[in-house]
Amino acid sequence: MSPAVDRPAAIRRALRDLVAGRGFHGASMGAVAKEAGVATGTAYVHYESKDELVVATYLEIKAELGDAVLDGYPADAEPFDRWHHILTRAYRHLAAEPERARFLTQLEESPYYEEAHARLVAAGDPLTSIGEADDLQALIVDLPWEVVYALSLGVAVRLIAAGTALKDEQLDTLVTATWRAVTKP
Amino acid sequence: MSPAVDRPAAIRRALRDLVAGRGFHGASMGAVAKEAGVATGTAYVHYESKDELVVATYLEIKAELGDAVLDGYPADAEPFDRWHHILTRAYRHLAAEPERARFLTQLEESPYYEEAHARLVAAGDPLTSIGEADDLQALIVDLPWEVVYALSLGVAVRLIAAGTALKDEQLDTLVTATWRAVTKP
DNA sequence: TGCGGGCGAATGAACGATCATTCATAATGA
DNA sequence: TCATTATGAATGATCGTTCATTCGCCCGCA
Repeated sequence: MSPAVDRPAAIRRALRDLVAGRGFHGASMGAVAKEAGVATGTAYVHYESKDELVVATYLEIKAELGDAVLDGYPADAEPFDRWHHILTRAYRHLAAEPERARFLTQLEESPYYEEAHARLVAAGDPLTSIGEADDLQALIVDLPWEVVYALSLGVAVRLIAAGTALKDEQLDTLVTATWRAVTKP
Repeated sequence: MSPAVDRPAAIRRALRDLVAGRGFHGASMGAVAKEAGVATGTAYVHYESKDELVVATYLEIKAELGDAVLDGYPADAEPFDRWHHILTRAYRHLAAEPERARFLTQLEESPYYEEAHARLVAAGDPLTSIGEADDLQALIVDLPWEVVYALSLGVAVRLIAAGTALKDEQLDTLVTATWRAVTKP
């Protein structure tokens, strides 16, 4: 039977929300435990260290994002339609709960990032492989993959983290803008 | 006459380099003083607090960036040529000393950012006003200014901070990609 | 049904390290 | 000489982490 409350999940969520709201500065293990409604030591029952907790929270957020994007993914559609699907789904998923985007941008600039990202790659990130389709790559400008990411999904994550709200129409404008940016003229 | 060594400048540079290399976590006032070759207390002779030092360092970096972009700015040229000038100059200036870009990305996600940015706006940022020319605005997509920034200069800063090196040809590809992104089809 | 033994989960005070900041004192240079 | 600048040990707060102790629950046995 599952327990009445999932404490590890409560602790991950507390970390996410505290980091999203006040950065890693404001997310001491004491504060995280308090936010989760448990004692300080309880976090260490479930996670070996703060590093482990941070990595687990990151992997959960990335997995949820991957699921949201893969759900209903039109694998056989035209490249632009697939691009549109990925960016729109990712944006809506993150915008629905901006704490996720804010946690990601905070983590990216923190000392935890290197290990966390290495573990994601080791576990296999679905979002990475989705962009590697040949017919899509053939249309993309001749720039390193990081640049293409920065011009598209990276922008979306950052805008949500910064609190910029876009209407459906503006989101569409943004998606087509990124498509113009990353495809050959 | 100016003293043999400009200690405030050495302290700002030490903060910049330490933050760029290890984030604010690794930039304690003790470590900053040591890096600058002075005693801990000396930093407090020139800056009232760590906050003040951070703000001063930010304003200096932004001022240098503004100077680099404004130098030789072709105010009467076509919008695309002006856009090209801004992005190319900004990229080259930051890439020549990536610590500047890394300091900026670190600061943006830190608790210091709000105050630092408010002070920049209060002082008047030249880079902001340069983008407000009417003939340029008329060509730009109907999206908030933050989105346009995120799609262009924001991407450049982030790529440099992440250590992505671009050849001249690739930089040109990036600049035209951002132009396609931000202008109406 | 009632009981007690066992065990993982939960607790929070305590620890050593490190942080930003202060200040009594010394050095500098005009 | 005297005002300014530099020093670095000391201070109190806060951090991540530990650990002796308690709690809550399920099991076999009577």
